[in-house]
Amino acid sequence: MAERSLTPTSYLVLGLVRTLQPCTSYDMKQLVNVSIGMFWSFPHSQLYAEPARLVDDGLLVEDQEDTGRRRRLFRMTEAGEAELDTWLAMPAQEIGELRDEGLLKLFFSHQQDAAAIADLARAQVKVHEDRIAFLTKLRAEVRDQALPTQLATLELGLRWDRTAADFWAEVADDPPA
Amino acid sequence: MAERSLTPTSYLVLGLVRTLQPCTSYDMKQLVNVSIGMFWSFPHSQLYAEPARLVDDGLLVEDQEDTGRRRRLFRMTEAGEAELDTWLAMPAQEIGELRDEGLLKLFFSHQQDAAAIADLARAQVKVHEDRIAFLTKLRAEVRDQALPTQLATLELGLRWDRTAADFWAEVADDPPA
DNA sequence: CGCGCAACGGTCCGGACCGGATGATTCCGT
DNA sequence: ACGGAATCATCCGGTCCGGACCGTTGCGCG
Repeated sequence: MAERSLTPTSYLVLGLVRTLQPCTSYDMKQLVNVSIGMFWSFPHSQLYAEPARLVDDGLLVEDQEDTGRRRRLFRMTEAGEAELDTWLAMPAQEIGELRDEGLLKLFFSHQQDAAAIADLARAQVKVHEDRIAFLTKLRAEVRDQALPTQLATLELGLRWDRTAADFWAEVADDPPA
Repeated sequence: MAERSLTPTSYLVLGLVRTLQPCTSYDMKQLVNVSIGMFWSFPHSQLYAEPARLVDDGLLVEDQEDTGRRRRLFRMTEAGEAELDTWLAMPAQEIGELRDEGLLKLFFSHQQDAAAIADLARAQVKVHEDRIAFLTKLRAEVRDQALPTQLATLELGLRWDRTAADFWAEVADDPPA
């Protein structure tokens, strides 16, 4: 119980296990891929490494099957439940990030001519509108299985794409400098 | 010239050097901290490690002063200019990410009661409104030194915070089940 | 003048992270 | 009963991370 400080990945895993338990890392990966992973990518290797650390911390327990596939099934401990609830009740401390390659390109697009900037902007409009279409379809598909708070995260994602698409459309119409 | 594939960090450094050259890693850090780093955090160690790799790749050159502080000054090569321009002209390939701790909390907030969700939402409103205030002030300060495309990235950041603040305000008023 | 402190410029390092490659087991359709 | 897809997992070299630490230079102030 080395008192390491937990990362967002730690809480992701705790949250996933509480939702899915008992579950394997593979199960977590599946859920992530069609939900929160749309907006914040967590590499699969972390979904194997992090639970092991959480077991060390006493926040999860692992049952390894001793026959056949020897799957590793994780469940919460009471300490894990408490840790997760504490985190949920605490205001977010890190400031959010907007990791968008288009944003980076725009930042360095002075010296490009207006036509090049407009091209970039039009490409970004397409990226975001494609995503809006995809997410809208996804939402329709999961509407009745997903929990309301999960749908809410999807909604925020959609609004981001809408905001970005609108912004880039303006840039395409009237490129800066 | 091992033909490694360049990452967003690589292009960040190329872009920074083109803007600031000749410049040190420290100079890059300063600019990042008050601009793109507001939305996409790049750890300082990368601003020291990555230029060295780019020198290996032939995309930058380094002049190390041989007196006094022995600063390491970087400049573009023609290959570096070409690489940067090629990237700028190419549509973004990775999908953007929205790394927001509040989003993660919301995703796992089923089982919490409505009051707890409303608390989270109110805290998030404050986070985003504080940032709006900060960025607005920053924009006013840099308005005449910054390049138009750089101001445009700031504008997109502001719109994201506006969108998020509005979203969380709605959640606070009407928490999802 | 010269003292001290802030800003400058950088290095180091252990651990975490990343993601592609790989491999083994089980399930399912035909 | 066989082959392919899905399930479940490990490995590994390279990269990333960020805090700790250190010497240098410039500048304000007594």
